[in-house]
Amino acid sequence: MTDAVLGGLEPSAVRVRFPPSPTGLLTVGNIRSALFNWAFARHFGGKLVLRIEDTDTARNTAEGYRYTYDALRWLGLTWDEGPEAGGDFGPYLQSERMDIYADVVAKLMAAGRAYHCYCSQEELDQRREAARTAGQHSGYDGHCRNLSPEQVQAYVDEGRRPVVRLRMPDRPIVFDDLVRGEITFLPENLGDYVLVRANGYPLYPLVNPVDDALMEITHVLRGEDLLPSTPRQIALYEALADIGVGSGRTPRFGHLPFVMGEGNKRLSKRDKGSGLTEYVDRGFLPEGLLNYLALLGWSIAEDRDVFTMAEMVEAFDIRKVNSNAARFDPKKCEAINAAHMRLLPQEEFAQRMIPFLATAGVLPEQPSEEQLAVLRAAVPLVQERMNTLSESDEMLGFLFVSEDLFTVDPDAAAKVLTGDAGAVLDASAKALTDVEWTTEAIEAALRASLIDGLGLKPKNAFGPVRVAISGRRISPPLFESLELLGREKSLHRLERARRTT
RNA sequence: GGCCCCGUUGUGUAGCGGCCUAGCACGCCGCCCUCUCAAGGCGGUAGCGCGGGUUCGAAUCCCGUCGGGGCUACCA
Repeated sequence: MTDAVLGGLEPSAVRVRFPPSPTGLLTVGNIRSALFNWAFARHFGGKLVLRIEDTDTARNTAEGYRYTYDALRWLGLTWDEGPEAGGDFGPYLQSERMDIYADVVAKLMAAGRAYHCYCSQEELDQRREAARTAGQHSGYDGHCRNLSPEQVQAYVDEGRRPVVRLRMPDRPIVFDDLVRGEITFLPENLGDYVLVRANGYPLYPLVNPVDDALMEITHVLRGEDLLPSTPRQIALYEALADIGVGSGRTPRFGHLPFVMGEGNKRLSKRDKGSGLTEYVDRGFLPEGLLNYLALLGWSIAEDRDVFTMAEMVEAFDIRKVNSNAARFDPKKCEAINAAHMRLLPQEEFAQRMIPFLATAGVLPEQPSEEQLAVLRAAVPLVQERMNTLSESDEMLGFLFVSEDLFTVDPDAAAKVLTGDAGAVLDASAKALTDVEWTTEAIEAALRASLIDGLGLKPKNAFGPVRVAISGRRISPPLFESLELLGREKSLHRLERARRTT
């Protein structure tokens, strides 16, 4: 059954790649591609190659390289070969492979698989426009395919600098897409395309397949925007095999559907909610984000959508990937993340909250044992009421802030600490002064005093106390919170709140 | 314009000729639980773009149509 995917290949011989440009930004769409490649490689026990496509210096940034590696590591999408990992097929930065491309082009030219084209941009535009109006395809028309030496000389004498084009075969190109099935392109729609610019600079349509061939990539899983260029790449592969570059084996392709944003457009780097950094900052768990992204086009079972990456690796099947574009749903993404939050072991949950509490300024990066003890005790109170780690501060900040920095949310105070709240706070303080400091005793004392004593409804009784000690109307369970806060701080805050009513 | 891809509730998906009076999840609405908020439990809402075929039988196969998207660079 796996033969439909492997085609006779040993599972462990699978080699896939993730080829980002070092723009310093990874979008959720990029990440989903990386995830599927990673899962595919891990499923078969093959290799994931990280290759940096930095031939366009305009879109690269110095920090882009570092950012890309850090981002993938944060996600846990480890690569077996590439920058910082090494490997036998390097270098893994295209900017360091220029001589390789030049060599390949020379061989392609020598073998007649590529040729010089002297057409000017204006001539090209003009003929393309004419073809378009005539209802024809608008690719290159083959004008320079068979220039005589005299014509070439004439162009050279004019001072023209040629580009290099690949000679496309005159037959249909058919391939079996791993997610879409058989796709056919007719030769009349496939013009010879440019491999090298007139200034000698190699282009993406050349370097990408050349590197895939040289790095012996067996499966290419990428966005569907590359689907139309696939037949040209296949033609290049065949030419490369012809001149002895690479393994001679054309990889199998799988074109992944887009991740869409609002409206009917692809989620782009400019859209909010598209960049990985936002998710890191908002306290998403890598496993939660990845789980959600996997759901965009793939499902592990018909009645389940929360799973671990280990489970995904085990079950991942590229043939089960949906071919239609999926819209990114921030709400569900958060819900899936929340599910993973609840799945975390308590100690780990505590550890993961620390950086966020530190950023909020309520805990040092290296909390004391005492602080850690409170944090650990608080985990069971908040773990299932948080969706992201960035909620750590609003949830638990009140337990750690120093008394001089503690503040009560003005809005909460205005709504709850009014009218007879003063009496409630007084009664609470009195009830808590000598009580045994345990959750049970605290609850019993407050109930006796406020519910039985003052005859209040629970909501009205505990509301003021909650706001007074946590500073918010929404908090972890009150009695447990009081216990963790301690008698001294609790009484202090009750008194402080009392003064404001 | 040409070529290519895609089309199941609001969103993501399951479904690959009868098990579908279409399942699950998120969302939304209601109820229960309840010290707030969540979590959890229960229930509800809403869908096969359209039209032809093929077949005893179609969400599933075919054709057409409409709609959406992508590509069409000396960017990647």
